[in-house]
Amino acid sequence: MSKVILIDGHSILNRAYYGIPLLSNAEGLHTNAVYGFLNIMFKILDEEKAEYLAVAFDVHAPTFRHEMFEAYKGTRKPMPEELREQVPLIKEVLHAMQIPTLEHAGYEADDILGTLGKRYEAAGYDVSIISGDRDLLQLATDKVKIRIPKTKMAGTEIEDYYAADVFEKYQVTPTEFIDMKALMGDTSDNIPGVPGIGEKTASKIISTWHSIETAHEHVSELKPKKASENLAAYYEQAQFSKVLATIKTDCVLDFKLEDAAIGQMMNEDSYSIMKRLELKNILKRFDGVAEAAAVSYQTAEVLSDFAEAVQWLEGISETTKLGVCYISEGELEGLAACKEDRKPVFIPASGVMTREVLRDMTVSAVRRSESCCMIDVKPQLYSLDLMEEDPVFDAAIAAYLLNPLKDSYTYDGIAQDFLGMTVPSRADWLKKQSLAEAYEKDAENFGHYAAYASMIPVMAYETLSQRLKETEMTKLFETIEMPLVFALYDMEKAGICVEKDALEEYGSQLTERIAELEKNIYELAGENFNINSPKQLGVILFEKLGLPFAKKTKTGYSTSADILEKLRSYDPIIGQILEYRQLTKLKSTYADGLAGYIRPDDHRIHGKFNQTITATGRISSTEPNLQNIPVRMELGRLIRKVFVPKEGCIFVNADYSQIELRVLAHMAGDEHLIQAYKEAQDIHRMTASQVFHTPFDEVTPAQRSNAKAVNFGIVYGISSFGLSQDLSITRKEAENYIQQYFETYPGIKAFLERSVADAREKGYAVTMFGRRRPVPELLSSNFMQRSFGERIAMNSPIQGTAADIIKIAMVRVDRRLKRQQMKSQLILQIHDELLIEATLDEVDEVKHILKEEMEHAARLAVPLEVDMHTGHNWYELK
DNA sequence: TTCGCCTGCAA
DNA sequence: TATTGCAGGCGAA
Repeated sequence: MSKVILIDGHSILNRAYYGIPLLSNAEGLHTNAVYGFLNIMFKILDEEKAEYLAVAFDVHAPTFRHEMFEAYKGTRKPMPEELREQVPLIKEVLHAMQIPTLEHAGYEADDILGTLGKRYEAAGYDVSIISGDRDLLQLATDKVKIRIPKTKMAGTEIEDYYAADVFEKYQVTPTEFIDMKALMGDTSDNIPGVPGIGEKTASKIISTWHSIETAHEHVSELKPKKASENLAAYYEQAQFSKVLATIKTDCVLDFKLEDAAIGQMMNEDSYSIMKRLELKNILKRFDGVAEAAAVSYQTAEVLSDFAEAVQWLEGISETTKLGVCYISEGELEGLAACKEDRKPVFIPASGVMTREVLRDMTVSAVRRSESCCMIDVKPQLYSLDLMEEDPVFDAAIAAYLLNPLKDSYTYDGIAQDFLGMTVPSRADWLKKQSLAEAYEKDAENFGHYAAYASMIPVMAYETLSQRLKETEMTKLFETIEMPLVFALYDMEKAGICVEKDALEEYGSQLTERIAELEKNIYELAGENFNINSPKQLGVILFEKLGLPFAKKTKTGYSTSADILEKLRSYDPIIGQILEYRQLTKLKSTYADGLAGYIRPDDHRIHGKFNQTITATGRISSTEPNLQNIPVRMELGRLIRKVFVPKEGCIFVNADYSQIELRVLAHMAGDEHLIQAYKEAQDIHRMTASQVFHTPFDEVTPAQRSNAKAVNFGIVYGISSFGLSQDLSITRKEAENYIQQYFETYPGIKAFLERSVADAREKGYAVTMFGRRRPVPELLSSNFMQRSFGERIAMNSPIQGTAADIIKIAMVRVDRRLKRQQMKSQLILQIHDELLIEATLDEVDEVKHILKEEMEHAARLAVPLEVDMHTGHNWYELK
């Protein structure tokens, strides 16, 4: 027996939306409902061997029901924006999967489902109708099954109803179910029904009399009395409700079943869309189907012959646009490259073509070319000695500027976003093999990878340049971001020297004290447990010891430091736990963590500085993170003693004084704040004085500290709740502070409001140097999301402009150190601070350069001040 | 093994 | 329910 599956599109999408937490892809498109819909659909397809599948949707046009009854569906809440945007997405996905979507002006999806269900049942098919809506139960027969999925993240359970099941559950037949509804009414569709009759009474009445008409004939016999009276009074309304509730099964539909025949759902088109939506679990279903379906993928021609390789490279002239991916991984080294002809080649370094020769030839080829587009230039500089002035274009950085919210900028993503091409990723080609392994054992896939890794950059170059131009970010790209690549490379290559023995000593001291604390804690708790497990710790503190708990997290009790701090006086164990936490953090993350990154050959840590991570334009630091080395607590700060300059050198650091607040004063053009900066050394004291109407010299430490908190809050996109949390005051008091602040600095208030309005209008926030950050959250219908968007819109221009400024300074500092052929090296950037390892003879010049370049990186309405220090280790720089 | 969550470090 | 990050440990899948 052939089977037909019919899906109630909006109903299932709705179920999925509310059953699954909001997900979104890198573009900020929400995808949870699409994901949930597909999961339900696949579950059903896996269960039922169906031949035909179609999905019905409602249209945004009045139906005959609206014409009958103006208020029909009048009480229905509007669809949230996050769901609405997914309606076209699911249709797009279904279309790609060659599944027909049915919609018809004047009919609801229910009517389409009812009509088709009846039609195909009559033609001898088994029919399954999938909906989240119980109204559809009236369509159940022996052959037509109504399936109602219950969506959960863990999995989907489905309730099935044939006619008999409806009867079992409601004691009425499917047809009688309509009459039941006519009595009960339906608030979601605004079907009035009869007042005072709910599900129970309706079920009883209809199971006895089988229809509202018969029930009405016996209205005086009805029980309870209220139902009897109301049915008499509202019979007309009940009849009317019955018509509204009846699903049409005789719609005129021009639809051929052949069009719903299930074909190759997992095809290239659907793969492409799901990849764009980042539906990872669903992508698993493709299993190489897409690859198999593909006719032919490009592959790189391997030029092992020296003469051939040279000939190819010599073909590069000042009119050549190149795409390059220089590979140097493990044993393998070679050049994957492509000209505009899209005939990629791979030139391995082997035999006569030594690494040195290949590198030199590659560099000179790049220099000869008109442009050389690469993805992620920085790591390739270890092999290719390219310089700032060479015609190099980093596509990853361009793509980052155009959308800084993505979590990676690999060639496949760039192909997708800027060329509209879906191409297999590195992992798709190589699976888990290293490049060297693949080159040896899987030449075919290696060839594909080399082809796309070099071809995509050259293909994307024009588009990316054009888009930068359109978005007015060309200057930002060319004068800040591209030069910065080289400054960051210099920093990574230089690294920072760490005294391994001192670090180990520090670690073992921690270990001793940790052991003591551990012993104490177990004694106080009366048992051994894992102190590092918030779950176990919560049980001990709040159940066994019965301490009052303030807050719960999603998964249990909160045991965070600020909660524990408030419990300190309840039990001596709390103090011990807090100290234990602090020490184990220092031990694992810093003592042990850092030790693992010290390179034995030069005793230095060469961390990475990432240029395409943050949403605001800041740089991030990884492997290890050198931007969060402890400084606030003395014990933690001691770690800084193990970071030392090399022989003959000294550390010089320079940090901007309150750069973000100064940027704010400038961008807002607030005369009072600008004036405050021109007059006072101590801006927080000055703010306190002005906000609290207190003479400058009489500001109390508490007032100053509150003013400081407000200053911080303003930069972060203030909310009264946030400030109240930070200062442990009531929201009312926090509101008061903010109001006072805005009265003192009206220009700031106006600026922040303007920032939000601009971002809402344009869809993105902008820095002084034109860097953009999309803020899709501003359009959300969810209050929390929207408020978050507002804070982003206030903070991003400030944080981002500060990031722009220090990037400019870094580029200029690094450039001067190089041009003046100095031996001193820029080695760290910590957001508002630069650290240089200076040779003793260059200290004065280094200080001069740092001060000059940092203070003059941008011209603001307030001075950019820099504090400078020198030291024999990082600890001393204070 | 992978991934989400909690926690805590920095600007 | 304050902005931006990174990482370690736990514990479920």
